[in-house]
Amino acid sequence: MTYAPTWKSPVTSSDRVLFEIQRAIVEGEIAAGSKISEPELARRFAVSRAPLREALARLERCHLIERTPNAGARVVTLSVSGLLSLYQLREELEGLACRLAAEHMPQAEIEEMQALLDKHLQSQRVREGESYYQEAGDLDFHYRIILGSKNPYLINILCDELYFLVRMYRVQMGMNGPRVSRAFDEHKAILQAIANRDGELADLLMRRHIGASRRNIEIQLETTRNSHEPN
Amino acid sequence: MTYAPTWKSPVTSSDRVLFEIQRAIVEGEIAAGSKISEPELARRFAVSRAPLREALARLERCHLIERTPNAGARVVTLSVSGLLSLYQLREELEGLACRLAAEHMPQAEIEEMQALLDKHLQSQRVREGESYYQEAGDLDFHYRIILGSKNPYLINILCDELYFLVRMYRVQMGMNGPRVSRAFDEHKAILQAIANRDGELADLLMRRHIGASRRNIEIQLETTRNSHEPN
DNA sequence: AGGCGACCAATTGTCGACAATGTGGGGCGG
DNA sequence: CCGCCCCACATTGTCGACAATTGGTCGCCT
Repeated sequence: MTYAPTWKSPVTSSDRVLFEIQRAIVEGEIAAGSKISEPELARRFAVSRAPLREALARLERCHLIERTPNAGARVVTLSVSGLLSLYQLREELEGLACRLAAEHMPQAEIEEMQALLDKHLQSQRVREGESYYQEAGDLDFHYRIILGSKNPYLINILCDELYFLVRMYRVQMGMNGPRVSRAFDEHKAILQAIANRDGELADLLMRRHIGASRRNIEIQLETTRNSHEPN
Repeated sequence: MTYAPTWKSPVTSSDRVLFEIQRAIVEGEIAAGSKISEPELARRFAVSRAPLREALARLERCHLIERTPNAGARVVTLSVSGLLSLYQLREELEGLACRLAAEHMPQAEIEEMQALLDKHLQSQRVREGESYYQEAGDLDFHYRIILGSKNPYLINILCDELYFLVRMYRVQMGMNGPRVSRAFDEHKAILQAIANRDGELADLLMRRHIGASRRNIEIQLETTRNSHEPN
């Protein structure tokens, strides 16, 4: 069985369009909840509707759009209940990923991640509060642990199907200050547990880590929703 | 957010083709590991390649085929490691589903399921050893609990993406005798725990249930693989 | 005036043909 | 004789046009 290695290089024009739209939706360039027009997007990306529809099918797969037959597609709308459901799953799945990573992750990869964390910590210290790079670093951290689980289905679900939705919540809600520094410590602790091959502990810490992240976004989402002009 | 209710009625010809191929693959009519020929299948189901390709995209989504760009698609091959990865996930996800169902499932649905279980038990007593209906009944049981979780992402993953792969393993490996009667008792116990709103217990019981099922298939798979003619 | 039904424009689903890419076989050279 | 390269074939990816379905709008009837 192949690892479904989450290929990133666009080999076909459908891939290229997919990546462009993914980015556009995640960053809010295409507004959440808005209707998707196939002819318009086809013109915008200078492709026929055939590869575009292939891309839309894959966008549906990662829950960025919702299609109803004969009626078209809409970009998902972010909601508190959706966030809750998503993070419930993440707690469970990434917890499992930690347990498996503690079992299967090669020593070399673990050490590489430790070096990576140190690098993130340094670049974080340099420009305080710059949240975007933290964002990328955080997701990279989770990404690697998931890959370390060596479970192809788990990898596929988390890295291909839920990854972009998580990014969408985080980018559009915006990561704010005090949580960022804590996150580093939590990452460090999780990785240490994995290095010690203590899957149970890594699992527990990861669940708490994700739970804390959820509460953070939840607050953000409720406040921006109450003040009816987000941002 | 919509519940992604796993619509079953083929509204478009792409749907129809999808269901046909799903059934054919699950039941082994299209051999595991064999190459998929788009022109051939298009002729066989009397449709153009456009809806066929849409169907193939969705088949990839439920892990029944694996596509590589510019090279075509192959039906998945069943393997012990694949089974293990799949059931690792199921234990975790359906465990979660039990906890959530214990919390969210309406009393009416629980009672309906209890009645359903009794009915299965009766029809099971009538024709002993008839495993096919048990198959359907078992999957229906799991199906309903998952729906009871009310978590749309969880529902989507288990009912839309992993469901058919699980069926494929079970159908092609064949469910055998002694396990069947135990499964009923386990179902009964799980449902009772949910009725008592004891999510923790339901979680634990479901994990054991799935674990037992996995070992059962695992043995089956290894024996049929060693005797090089898998009947 | 309000609700209901039929038209109409726009969008999605489907088709057949063309272009690009991968694959296997035959020929050539070592 | 074996291995490599090139070419022709088959398959996949893409395109533009046609058919089917939806949602909205206008007119009509009660």
